[in-house]
Amino acid sequence: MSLKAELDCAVDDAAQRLLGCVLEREIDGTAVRVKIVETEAYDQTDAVSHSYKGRTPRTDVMFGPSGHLYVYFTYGMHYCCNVTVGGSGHGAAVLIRAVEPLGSETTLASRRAGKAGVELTNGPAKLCQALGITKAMNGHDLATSPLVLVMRPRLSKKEIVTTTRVGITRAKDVPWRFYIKHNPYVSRSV
DNA sequence: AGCGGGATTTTCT
DNA sequence: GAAAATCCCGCTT
Repeated sequence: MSLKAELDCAVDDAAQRLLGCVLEREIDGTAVRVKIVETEAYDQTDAVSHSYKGRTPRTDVMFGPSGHLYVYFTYGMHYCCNVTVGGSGHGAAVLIRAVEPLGSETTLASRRAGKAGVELTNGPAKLCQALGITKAMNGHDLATSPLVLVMRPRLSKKEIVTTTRVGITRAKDVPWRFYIKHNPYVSRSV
């Protein structure tokens, strides 16, 4: 099954499917692999989503095909990355909030001055910095190099914690944040 | 361990 | 002109 087809579903379902999946990043000739451990869903019907107000130059990628990278810039200094889901014409994406390095920690640390261990990738802007993801990669097809998303068998409900999203002011009570239970790289456990 | 503020620019009103 | 899907540092307990 293609990456695109697997993510062509409801945004909260896609967010849970992405847990445990692997991102393969090629940086300066080195292959770096990380596992997704925390996600949040954002849909066009959702008051806090960037796509809520319709298709604009900024949110164009969210309305495109599933399985692409949506990168946004915020707080004047940080990038955060999302995987588009829900299919063409539907403005939805899943924010990658935390990942777990699968080796290659020295390569990740080289972009995270003074940081080590879980501090390398336990937050949405941190992992973008560690993986070298910037606005230049907005719209990138995640089936292709230098950043590839590899799907994995979906986790059982027992392995997933469901809770509310972080850092938002509206729709605070929507339970669209998901993370792998007991994983040390999760940005903030309940 | 927890709280508070500053950084800094894109985006939409 | 204000808010923003955040992070880091310094100060207090």
